[in-house]
Amino acid sequence: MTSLRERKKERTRQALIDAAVELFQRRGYDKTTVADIAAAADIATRTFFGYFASKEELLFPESDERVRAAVKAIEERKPEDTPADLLLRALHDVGEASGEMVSPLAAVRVQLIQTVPAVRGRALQLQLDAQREIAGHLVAAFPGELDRVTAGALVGAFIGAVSGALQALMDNPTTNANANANARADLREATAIALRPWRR
Amino acid sequence: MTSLRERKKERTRQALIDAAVELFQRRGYDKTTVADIAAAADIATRTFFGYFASKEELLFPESDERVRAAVKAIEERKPEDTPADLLLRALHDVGEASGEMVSPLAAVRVQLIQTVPAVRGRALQLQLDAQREIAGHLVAAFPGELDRVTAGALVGAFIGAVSGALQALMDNPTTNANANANARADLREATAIALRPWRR
DNA sequence: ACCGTATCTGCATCGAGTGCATTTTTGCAA
DNA sequence: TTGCAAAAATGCACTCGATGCAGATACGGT
Repeated sequence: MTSLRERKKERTRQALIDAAVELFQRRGYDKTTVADIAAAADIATRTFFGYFASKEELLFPESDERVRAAVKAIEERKPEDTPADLLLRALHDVGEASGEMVSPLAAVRVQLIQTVPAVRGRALQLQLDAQREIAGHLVAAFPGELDRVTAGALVGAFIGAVSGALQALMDNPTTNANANANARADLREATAIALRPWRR
Repeated sequence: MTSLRERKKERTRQALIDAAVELFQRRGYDKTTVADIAAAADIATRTFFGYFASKEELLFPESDERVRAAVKAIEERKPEDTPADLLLRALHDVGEASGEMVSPLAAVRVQLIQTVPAVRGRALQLQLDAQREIAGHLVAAFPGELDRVTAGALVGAFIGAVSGALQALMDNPTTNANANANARADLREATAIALRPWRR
């Protein structure tokens, strides 16, 4: 049962995100002040920080959603699965769960991660947190077989390879004729590279 | 011949770093303002930003030194080397070259990376830049054999593995009570564990 | 000693973020 | 409906990081 309070709060929250995305696109991130966003959502400036701890955090609302998908894949381990199997399945599930990232928020986020240092810093921070959490669950899924440091290395290699490949993809001025298909192939290649030494 | 101007500038630069490190240790990063640092170095607050673009940047003065070691290892490629060979050697050299990790600056930096989000963000950013640069040189060292995306994945996997292992090591202060004393030993151990699957 | 230039400095200003006290809104019971 | 406590919103003052600008100062070469 969602109370009126919760509904209203969620509505303002979404209004803030929508207003911010629109302003970021039109005037750029740096030229948009928190006061602008709040005004566009018809909210006092001070109240903004009751919804988001900082200007960057507005861009990462459902930060733990993808982590959940990965954790779920790990916890559904079958006895014959290797850690690498779980990571591959987790990545696949994450790709499904994030619905191809078609929201306008996701679009502007991708662009800002590449251009605004503060936003990129926040994104990297979240990625690091996700790595730690996934590594912890991986250790729990393989008791006695996988120690923390090795799990950290494995997850780091995996996520590092994927994001390294993605970064190289984005650096290239690619014509997006069939870029999506190529990207998928590249990602598969990247995971293969990262996991090859770990397969036994 | 270094002019008096350059010498003076270098002296104040070092004075700023020293003063900052001392203040960070005694009062903490957040409780130390830029004005405090400038005052301790007998410099106007405004002048601080002529030396460092931001408060965090003071902590990373020689940011590209370790990258140079890696690049050097890559450029000394022998014909029979594979990309993985070069990265293994590069990371090994980096581990050796970080012998100056004993400076007070490095000590306080390690601590602040773990505790202050802004500092960690900056460190991650520098690591990402290093990855991109190394990947670029790797592509140049294997013309026609290695594309950008694959190189990005490979470098990401290596560096991700090492830093993931290092992070896992640092997260656990309980185990190996003596290991926490020396950051360099941690780096060595993390590298060994992270890269073991790649060795043949 | 002189002058052009690099550097330093004070000052005004902006924007992010916080603490606090006050007001408004909501949930719930009488 | 009214009364009341909790939650949320708001205004205000303030700190701090960072930038732009103009004037003062120090340096290097002549």
